Amino acid sequence: MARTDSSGTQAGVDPESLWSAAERPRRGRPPARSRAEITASAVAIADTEGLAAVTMRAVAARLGAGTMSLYSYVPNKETLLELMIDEVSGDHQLPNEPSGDWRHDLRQIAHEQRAIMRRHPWLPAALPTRQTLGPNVLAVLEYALAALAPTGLDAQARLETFTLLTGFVASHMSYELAQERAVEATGRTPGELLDAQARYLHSVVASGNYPHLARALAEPSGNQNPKAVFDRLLDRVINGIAPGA
Amino acid sequence: MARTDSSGTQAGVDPESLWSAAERPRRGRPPARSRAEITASAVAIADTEGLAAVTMRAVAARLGAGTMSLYSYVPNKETLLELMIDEVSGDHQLPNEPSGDWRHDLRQIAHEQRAIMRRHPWLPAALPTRQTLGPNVLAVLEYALAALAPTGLDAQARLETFTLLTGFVASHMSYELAQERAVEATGRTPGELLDAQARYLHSVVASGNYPHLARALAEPSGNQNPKAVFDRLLDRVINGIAPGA
DNA sequence: CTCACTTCCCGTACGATGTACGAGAATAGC
DNA sequence: GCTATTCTCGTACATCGTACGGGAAGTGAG
Repeated sequence: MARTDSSGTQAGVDPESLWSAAERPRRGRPPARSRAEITASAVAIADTEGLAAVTMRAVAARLGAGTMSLYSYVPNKETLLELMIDEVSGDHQLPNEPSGDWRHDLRQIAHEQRAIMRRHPWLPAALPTRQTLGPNVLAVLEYALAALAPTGLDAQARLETFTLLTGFVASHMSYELAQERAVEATGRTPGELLDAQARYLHSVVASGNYPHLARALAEPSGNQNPKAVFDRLLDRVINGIAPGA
Repeated sequence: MARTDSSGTQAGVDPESLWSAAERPRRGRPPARSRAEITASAVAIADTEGLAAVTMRAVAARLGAGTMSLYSYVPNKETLLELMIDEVSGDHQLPNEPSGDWRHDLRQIAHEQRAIMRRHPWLPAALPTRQTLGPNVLAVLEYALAALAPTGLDAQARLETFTLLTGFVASHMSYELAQERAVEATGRTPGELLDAQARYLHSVVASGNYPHLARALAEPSGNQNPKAVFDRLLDRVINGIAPGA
């Protein structure tokens, strides 16, 4: 790792050159592969083996290419990650026009996002540090802005609302997926979600501090299914958006 | 990097052994340093040079210790990151007892969290992939649960609410800080927040697709200060929590 | 068809990183 | 002092992202 952005945030590649089509030069040896092909390979690896398994070597090997060949299509790994994010954002299946019921539309967007994040469990982890503005991401944003038109909110507020919504989805899915991973990691007891965590918490609670936590753990909990929890929280987020409208 | 968790999520160290005091053995050479000292060193580096600069070598060097010495205090780097998270969670300055006005208390918690994340800008990036349950984190959770008692929500719902709130704060601060970093990275124009981003967006918008986005960018925008934006979104989140209460 | 030119391919190499290993140093109790 | 125990950290290795540049593979002009 020669250099990594010390702030761990920006791509370092300006958006224009990244997302504009980048006209193929008309002379010389034609490229054997495409940026899309490389992105797809990276996504496939992330889907099956996790984000940490996405190394330039692995992505190249999967295509039967030399590692360094990737760098004629992508300036660096960070950019590849942005491409991956935009790629899977293309999985959104949204109507051409919003329905007019903005709450319904927002719920639909959120559900699409949840579905995508379940299909690509690495997404919630990849998102928060990156500011991706590829065409597919923009398409979703465009749709959301259109859906929010009936709220009467101004443009600034609509943008904020969308950010709020996707922030919620990403952060909740991060949690939901971590929970599931913990379950299958400990192997046993898919029923009792917490397990080692719970044991520890109970031991902590036994110390006598944390009385409210104690009571929370003592309650039945009902062992909700993840979809129900998501829906309930989603409703709260949407509830808060425009109390008047 | 010998092995990294392929899912990029769990610590691999069970919580009990991590957070319990771990009685000093009574024989043998006494440790020259402490876990707290190492954590503090790591936090100091992250604060001044970014999360990426937190390497085992750097943390050790800052203490004048050999790199491998750290491993008698901390099983691996991932654990060190969890310790860092809990450490800065100790910065929370919360009253002993909630006020009884839960909206006020929640707002206060969120503002504390925002302040902490501005003091430690690496925090929002470090949080989402980690499930930290150290004593300081638990103390905040305990306080939040207490604050939420007047809502009448059940335990499950109160936990969810807290998760929702912190998820919002982390995700928004991630955005807010990224925006600021972008400003100072491009150096010039601290006034116009977007700059390169805006140029690109305008070029995209000029393509004719994205009409709603176009209108959003065309609007004055008012160039809000970050605190105001945060407060407005926070109010929406809190609004959605318990419409009845 | 030839050839010069353009472009892509990718082997090699380097600096960094997390951490396994184990020899040595330092201390506490007897 | 002796011994058991614990901490210290130099060395070493696998792995990562990627700079560099020689050679291969095409293209368009003549």
